[in-house]
Amino acid sequence: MQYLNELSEVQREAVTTVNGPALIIAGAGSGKTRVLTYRIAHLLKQGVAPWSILALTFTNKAAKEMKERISKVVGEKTARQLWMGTFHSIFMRILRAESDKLGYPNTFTIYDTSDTKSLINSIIKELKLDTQTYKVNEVYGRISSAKNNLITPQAYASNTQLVSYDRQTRKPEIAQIYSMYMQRCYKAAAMDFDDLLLNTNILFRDFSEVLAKYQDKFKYILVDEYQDTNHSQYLIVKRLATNHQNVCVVGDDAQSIYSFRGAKIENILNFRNDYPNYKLFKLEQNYRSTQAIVNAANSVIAKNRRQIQKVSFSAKDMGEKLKVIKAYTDQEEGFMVASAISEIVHRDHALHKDFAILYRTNAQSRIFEEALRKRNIPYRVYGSQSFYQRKEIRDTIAYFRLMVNPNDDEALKRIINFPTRGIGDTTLQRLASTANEKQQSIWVTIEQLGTDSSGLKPAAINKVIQFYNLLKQFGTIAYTADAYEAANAIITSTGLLREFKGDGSIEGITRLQNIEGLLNSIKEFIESRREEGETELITIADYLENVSLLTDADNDKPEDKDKVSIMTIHSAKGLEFDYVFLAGLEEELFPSHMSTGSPEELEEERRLFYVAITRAAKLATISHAQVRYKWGNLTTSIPSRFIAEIDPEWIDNDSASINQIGLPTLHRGIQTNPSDFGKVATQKPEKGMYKGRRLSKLTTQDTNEEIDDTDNTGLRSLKEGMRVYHDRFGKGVVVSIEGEGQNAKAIVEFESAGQKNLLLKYAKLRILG
DNA sequence: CGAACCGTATTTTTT
DNA sequence: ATACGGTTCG
Repeated sequence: MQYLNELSEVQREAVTTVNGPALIIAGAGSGKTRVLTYRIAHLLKQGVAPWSILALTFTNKAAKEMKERISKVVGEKTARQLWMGTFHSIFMRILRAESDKLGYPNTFTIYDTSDTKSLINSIIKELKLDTQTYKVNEVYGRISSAKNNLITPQAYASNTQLVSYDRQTRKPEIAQIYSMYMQRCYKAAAMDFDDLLLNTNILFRDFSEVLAKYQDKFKYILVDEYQDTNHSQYLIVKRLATNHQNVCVVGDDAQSIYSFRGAKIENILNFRNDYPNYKLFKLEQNYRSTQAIVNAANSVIAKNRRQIQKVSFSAKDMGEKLKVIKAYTDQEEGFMVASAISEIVHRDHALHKDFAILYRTNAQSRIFEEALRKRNIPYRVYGSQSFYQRKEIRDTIAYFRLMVNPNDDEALKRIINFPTRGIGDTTLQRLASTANEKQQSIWVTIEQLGTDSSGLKPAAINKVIQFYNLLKQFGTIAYTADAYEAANAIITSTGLLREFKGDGSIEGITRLQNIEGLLNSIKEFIESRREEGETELITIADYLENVSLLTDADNDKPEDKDKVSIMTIHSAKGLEFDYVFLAGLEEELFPSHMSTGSPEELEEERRLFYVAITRAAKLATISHAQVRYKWGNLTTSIPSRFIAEIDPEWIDNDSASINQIGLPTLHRGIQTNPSDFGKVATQKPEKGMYKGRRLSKLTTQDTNEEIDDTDNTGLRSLKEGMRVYHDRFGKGVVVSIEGEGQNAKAIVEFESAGQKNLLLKYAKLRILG
């Protein structure tokens, strides 16, 4: 029991008090993961069977990390047998085992968000509804939140509140869309993310013997990030815990940041009502961050009304105060952050992996990528545009999906004409509408083309049959060959490989590399299963099961070991870094303009800010820009209210001048009226100016004549005193030119920006008159 | 049917 | 800025 000595008193109690319901309120950096892992290790040491422990997390990453840490205490073999994973992956596993009860095959497909949206979209069109009124994202949101509250289509249609809301917002057909969407998913043997939880609830509700089996099986249940559970998840846990009542939930109301997808902070606040004989443990000491950081974070979160009272404190040194970087433009923000990273690496001998750049929206990532690349700082972006979202990967996986589940209509629609085989939209529409009429999948409809032509001409039928036969020939290989072999066969003989290769362009090469990456990941998957002791054939179906719930954050490569992490604050939850840069602290951006409507939304933004600050162990640096590109236009921003909410005592005054915060004026000597500036700077450039991706094509304003730019610097024709236009900074005058060829720099003074010494080597600009 | 062109919406966060 | 959907033309 040596590990118990590594714990504080309250941590140790939380670890060893294993029987009965327990609520662990765990402030940021309070050793929550440590408590959870040791609690599980402790159970195992006491002889509890690993397969009777259910541990639920929100991300695969958290599950993986915990598993690794437990392995170190109890050995890998035991740790492997734990039921530990995300809500979605665990209950997918259970649903696959019990799928027949719900009328699904165990090979059911998981529709990800884009499958879901595309299906909803086609239903909206089919119903001939106005796509302006019925926006996919909104409809999806309504459906998703209905599911997360366990409201079935029938219940939706008879729920007066929902129906009248839809009527008020002039979208009375949402109930109908929801109902059709469910039918289509069922017919395609597909479940979306929400279905995995909803159907688990239905399974447990309608099949008491199944529920009893799992209630009995899971003697100990642990839930991480309990403040972020939605109603559906809450109910699953409640149902499973009924018998043994050994349910331990860990969370921090101050870090609840997922209400937009149905998370209910009430779940953690009401735990006491569900389990009256619960024990409460408060982990209040922050072992991660310096006092300055903890105090700064506390001073902000104190502005929230709704919260469980607790004292979060640090026993570490005071540490460095928070720094605030004021940048002129978003680009400059990137530059300054990159410089600061270099400086700290030098000053503290820090490693790149000790740094993170966090922001509110994914769109902000590019600026930092560019800035870090220019400085040769290694980085890794964790983003929504994940590997698995790339077109070539999705296309390939669509083939896999169809092998395993031919009824997967979304996969079929995706590839029936990719690579192009002469099956156009008309043909597909006819097939789809026949399929819908007969309440069956497109695949089955194709099989019946002999008896029902669906109004297709013989030529079209011929092409469709060819496609059918092509896939049919892989039908067996999906089950007789291992995943890697099958994947290889599919990629080559469907012509996918040839298609991706394209003309050997840069894009073609990247696509091929991505496909190669996919194949490698399949190989790795097989190997890791083998290591786990799997002796059976590992098929493409097994791989798909695993891949459908993976995100970008889940495939860490060894070469990513020492890189700066760039990600949204949401994906940074649960992580820690010595040095955190928190970017884009501007009104409308953070807090997001979508979230300033109600106090509740604003409080969630504030919690998000709290999460961001508390990721830092040694130093938190906040940055904001005065001018930023948004939707391709320059916009001016004022610093975020959150900066002003930090107790000034914890901000480094040398780095900030917060006296101007909140004022709608631009800083640092800009004399022009911000709205004028925006106008000048965002004038639409002449057509043709942007042709091509490179920023080197220059034209004169009057004649639109191209300027010789063979050295690619865009500078050859520039002369001192020449007036130039640059869409980012407006009009300016070339002050001087330094260097030649590739190394040339033009120093341009801009009239409207009042900013000198801007380096224009990479700028888009044109010459005025 | 498919490539090329044009106009418009998009950007809050994720399993 | 760009990605996507819709339209047009070959």
